[in-house]
Amino acid sequence: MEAAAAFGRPRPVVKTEKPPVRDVSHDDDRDSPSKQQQQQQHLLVKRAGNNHAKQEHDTEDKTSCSSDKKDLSCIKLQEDQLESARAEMGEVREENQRLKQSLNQIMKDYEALKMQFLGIVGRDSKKLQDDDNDVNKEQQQQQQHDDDQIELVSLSLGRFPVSEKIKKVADEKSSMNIIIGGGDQDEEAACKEALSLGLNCKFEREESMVAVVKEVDSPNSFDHEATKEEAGETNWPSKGGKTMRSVEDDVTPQNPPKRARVCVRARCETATMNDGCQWRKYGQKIAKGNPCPRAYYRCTGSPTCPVRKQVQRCADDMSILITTYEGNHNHPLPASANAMASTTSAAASMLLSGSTTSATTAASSSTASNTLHGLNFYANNSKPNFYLPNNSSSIISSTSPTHPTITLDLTSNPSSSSSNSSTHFGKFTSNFPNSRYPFTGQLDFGSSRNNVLSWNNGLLSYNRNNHPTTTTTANNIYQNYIQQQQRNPTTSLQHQQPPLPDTIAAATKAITADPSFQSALAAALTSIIGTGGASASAGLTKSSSGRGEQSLFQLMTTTATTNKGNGCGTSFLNNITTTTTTTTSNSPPTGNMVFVPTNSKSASASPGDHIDLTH
DNA sequence: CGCGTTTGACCGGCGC
DNA sequence: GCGCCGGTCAAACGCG
Ligand SMILES: [Zn+2]
Repeated sequence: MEAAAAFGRPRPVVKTEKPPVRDVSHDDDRDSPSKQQQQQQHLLVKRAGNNHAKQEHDTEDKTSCSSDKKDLSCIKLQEDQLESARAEMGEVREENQRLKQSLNQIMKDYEALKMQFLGIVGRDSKKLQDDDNDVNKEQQQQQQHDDDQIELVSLSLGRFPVSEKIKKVADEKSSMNIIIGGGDQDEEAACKEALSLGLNCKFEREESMVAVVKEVDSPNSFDHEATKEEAGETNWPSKGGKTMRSVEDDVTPQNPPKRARVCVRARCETATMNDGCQWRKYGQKIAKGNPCPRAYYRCTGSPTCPVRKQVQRCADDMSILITTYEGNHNHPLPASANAMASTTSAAASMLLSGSTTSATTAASSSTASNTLHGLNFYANNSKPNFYLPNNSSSIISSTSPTHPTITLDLTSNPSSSSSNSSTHFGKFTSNFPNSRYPFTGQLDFGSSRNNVLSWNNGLLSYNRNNHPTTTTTANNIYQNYIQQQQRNPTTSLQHQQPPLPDTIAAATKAITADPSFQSALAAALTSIIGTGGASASAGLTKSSSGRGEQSLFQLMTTTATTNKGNGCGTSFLNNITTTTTTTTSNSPPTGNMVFVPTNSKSASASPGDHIDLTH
């Protein structure tokens, strides 16, 4: 089944990107035309009114209005009509104006998105770091000139426009990883590297684009699921469809690394973390070295959805549920699912970014931007960054030698926080199995050990092993966190005020200074990850389904994309206030990282159930 | 009857 | 080449 579907997949890329947006605009256009028509009609009426004295008069004469009195009354009547018509016209005009404005707004948004995308692509390929503005300008121009090309890529998704898009773009193809070249060198060197790498990236991106584009393709209409599904996804690189993947292989035969994985460790009493997705169990195995069976799940959101996850209890600590996600969804997700999905993809991006990082090393430099698989984060000085200290040496043994894996460790182990062994709270670990690049980094949110996690001027530093200044997307988390707090209901970007670096920095400091921040952050992540509504619910709005999750990453993405260069900072700034406050209020205490089973369904069959859970 | 889980078989990768 | 192992498939089964 899948195989067949997969085969059908490799088709030419169709320009789908822009259409959606255009459709939108078209619709607006249509609307406006209609308005205009109305106006015209009104005008006609008006004219008629003007002429009434003559023509209508005549007609009236012909009919029955022979008397002057009647004539006068008729005239008055008509005048009234005229006035009303005018008034109507005025209204229509206003409406028209409004429509125009909205259209403009849409177009702006669209442009912004475009720019973002271009920025991503452009950076990957051209690596223009010198001047973002220039880049943006270029992008703009490019956009306008070769809409076609761009259109392919940049589009706006319906409800989760930016995020979805980005997610898709960032998408799988862990192949990116390849990039990790040297560590941090001179920026120039980095740039050069970036160039080659960038090409690589672009290539891959294009690949994924094929799939992505289509999905994205029908942005506003999720009803087009069928289409998407068809477009499906470049199936699983790894095993499932060995034979299937024709195109991909062709394009990037080298593409050695398998899909990036995101491993989430969390204390979860329930069988499975409820991430909002629908999963179907397709296998279970007893992994070597772990008494607990490992369950394999597949996303059923779409028949062709490549996303899979493995759920396994930690051998050491049964209370810890290790969920490993692989792939990205090729279908619209419920908000709750989005959270996890975007988290996953973002984390994956992060992982990948680790490689990209080297090229992007400039991050340390002011306006550099991190381009992760499509996630484009602008790192301004003003913007908070996550940095991991060099000493983040604790490596999570590469349990997954075959896949690049990033581990998000949300297990809270208050008592053992100082121990360097098993469980750190909110540890973020990326693991690059490839012997070549033993990329292993950790972001430790949990332990308050300052030596491990250092906040510098509101910047959390994340460094790859042996590579001092590389910045990864760890900041995503941070941003997400922040933006989650924000919880901007409409994905539209209304925050476009220019950011005030100082303010931001200050705010950042304030936030970071807050001891609760770390726990809050972890909590936020936790909430994102699972628990659907229940735990996360605190102050969050809920979706109809009752799961009120919202993806931090998505949010972040959205705003980030929206506000070009500084946008991030802006949105960030906007949220800061709320952030700190919300932080404490919304987030459960560090210790209580318990995942509440919100969805009975998900509880269905995870290994844990049988083992230590009786729910 | 449809859907999801269970479970043994099967397959490919990898190390010896 | 062989065996181990992770991962997947798919028939059988159970449930609503
Ligand atoms: Zn899915």
